[in-house]
Amino acid sequence: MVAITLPDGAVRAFDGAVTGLALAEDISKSLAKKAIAVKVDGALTDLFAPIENDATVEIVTRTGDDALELVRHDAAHLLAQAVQDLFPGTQVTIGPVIDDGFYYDFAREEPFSTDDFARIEKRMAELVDADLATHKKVLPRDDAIAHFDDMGESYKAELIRDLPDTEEIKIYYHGDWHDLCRGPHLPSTKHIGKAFKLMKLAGAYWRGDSRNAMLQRIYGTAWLNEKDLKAYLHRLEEAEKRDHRKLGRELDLFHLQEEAQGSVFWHAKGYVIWLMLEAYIRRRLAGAGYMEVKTPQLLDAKFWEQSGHWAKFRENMFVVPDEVPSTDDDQPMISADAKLMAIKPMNCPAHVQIFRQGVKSYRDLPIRMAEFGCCHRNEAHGALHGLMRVRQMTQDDAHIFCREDQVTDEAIAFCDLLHTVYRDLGFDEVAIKLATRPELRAGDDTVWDRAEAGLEEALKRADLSYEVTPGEGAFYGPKLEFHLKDAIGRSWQCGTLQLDFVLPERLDASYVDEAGARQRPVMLHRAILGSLERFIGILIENYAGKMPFWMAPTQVVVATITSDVDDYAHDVVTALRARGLRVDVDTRNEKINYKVREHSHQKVPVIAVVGGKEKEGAKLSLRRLGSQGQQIISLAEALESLGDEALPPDMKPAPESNNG
RNA sequence: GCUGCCGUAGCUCAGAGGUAGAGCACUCCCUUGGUAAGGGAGAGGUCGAGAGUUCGAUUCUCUCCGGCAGCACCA
Repeated sequence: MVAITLPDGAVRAFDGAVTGLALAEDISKSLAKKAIAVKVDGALTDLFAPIENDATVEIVTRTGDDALELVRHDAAHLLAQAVQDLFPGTQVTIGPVIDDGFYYDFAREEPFSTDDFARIEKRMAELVDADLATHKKVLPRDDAIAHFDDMGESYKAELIRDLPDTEEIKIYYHGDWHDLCRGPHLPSTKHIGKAFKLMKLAGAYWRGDSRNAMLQRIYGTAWLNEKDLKAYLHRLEEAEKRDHRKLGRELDLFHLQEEAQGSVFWHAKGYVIWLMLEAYIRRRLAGAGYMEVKTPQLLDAKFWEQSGHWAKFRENMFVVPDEVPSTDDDQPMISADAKLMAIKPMNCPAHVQIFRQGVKSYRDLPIRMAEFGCCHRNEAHGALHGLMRVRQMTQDDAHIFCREDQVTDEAIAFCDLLHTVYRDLGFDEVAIKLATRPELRAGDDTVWDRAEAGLEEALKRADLSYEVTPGEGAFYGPKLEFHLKDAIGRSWQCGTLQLDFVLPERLDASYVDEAGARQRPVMLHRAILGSLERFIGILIENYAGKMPFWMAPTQVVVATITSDVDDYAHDVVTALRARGLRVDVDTRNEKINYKVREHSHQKVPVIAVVGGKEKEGAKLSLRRLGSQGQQIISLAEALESLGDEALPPDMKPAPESNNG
């Protein structure tokens, strides 16, 4: 007897094992038609798999996230099948589901071209029409390896070899085509539907390791219906318009050029955003008990040897000889034994130098030392990406020197601070990762136990949800990573909190404890924004260029209707500027429609239109970005309300305040 | 750094083995107009750089540089 409990609590009994399909048929014919899989005690399972024991079972139909996951997974198989049909000799490797779709990695000598996509999609559609039934075979491990080796599928054979002994080797068939797969799958190819599209082509290393062969990855998207697919493609198009590189040019915020690859030319407007953001963070840090410092850009190489960066980070550092270059053409410009210096890639060693000046007492701790530190890293060329990944960056960096028993409190305070900052800046969705001890690490395990527990405790006490990424920590300690997403959904690490037990030792930082003995402080490396460059990139995309009033490069444009009111317009500008607002005036000989259009494109939050009527009554006609309506108010009122509105979130009066 | 694609005016893009075109932006003239494009004229390009093939290359080939997407690396 097998007793199946349905979601509504009803129980159905069967003589023996029953498949999901039989169960669905037992409930109703129409349900059986719609069924695509089952959830047995919460685990998604093939419709045709027998359920052997008593269980709670839910019939999965073509709605919801489970269905989408199945469709995408099957679409990945479908892609592989189509590719192998069309390009014999291509080896399959892996093809997982990802956000919004799937990909499949292939091994083939010839490169694919995006021109092949139409053919592949056509073949995929044919396979859907063919309605190939899915079935599953479980093979003994050695047979499976031999089978794939015989087929010339060496990657698959390698995967099986590396599967743990306990793992069942499952082969899924769609018609004759088959793939090693954990499953589950839809009952047949028909159920995939045709709301899929191949999106892009890229290289990807086998098993994510750059020492391995590079495979060809084809990305696709798949949805439950055509409408969802169209909506997704439309969403993507809209998101691309928010690209900070595009907006940076259109809104005259910044630019990049070859001669200073990866280093940003901030234009006046973009630099306003920078200055506002920096001032905001500076106030928040001061309020949280940080002191701000400034340290040298160039430091002797031997200093970096001592810190360990020379060994670990050398290839990312810019090294500069400390001598006058020779102007003699017969001599090398730089002598072979030139003393070397390096431009700092991080601020931490320099902060330790400040800490080391004088004798520190346990009473001095914690010391929270902040710097808007300008760092240079020679990044791999392929990594550079607009403001998100640059070679010159300014971190809102700080190092907290404290006793080990202060770590958790400091971590909690940091998480709270970060949380309120992100909220102020418009980010509610932050993906937090707790990166734990890597294989190669310094320090013994009891210290790591305490460190990881301290960070975890801080997250819990700050009421933040997070994901643990095992083995991703730095060699010197575990870390928290705070990730934000850009317009098209790419995730970028911004904030970070890293525990460090190594650097204080290497650079000989110490304090005197209660008993008069020398102790090593723990160092917390932390940044809220990460780098101003990256964070501003994310901000621009998040706001689609429509910056909040307090950060907007130009807050108000005073636009005249006729030249008769130019004098009044200038008076208005003077008054608004005196109130601290960033104001431009537009007295050009253009129609008001044209001016409104242009400044709206420039995403100026408020256009103050002045004509004869406004001049007459000392008024302004305010038009808000994104709305058609106008608000006619007196200049005095406008000064008051716009002035208040321009206050940064941390300076706004009580009700709106996020930081108490 | 790796794989693939791309590089024509400030921007978005056409074009073709015989030394270049559109729209927008820009400059000038006319227009003083009440909330997302008023009209006219003009200027603007070593076709990413170098080499090769060719009578002739911006177009074909190669190398380099840069950009884009992804991978790897990372704030």
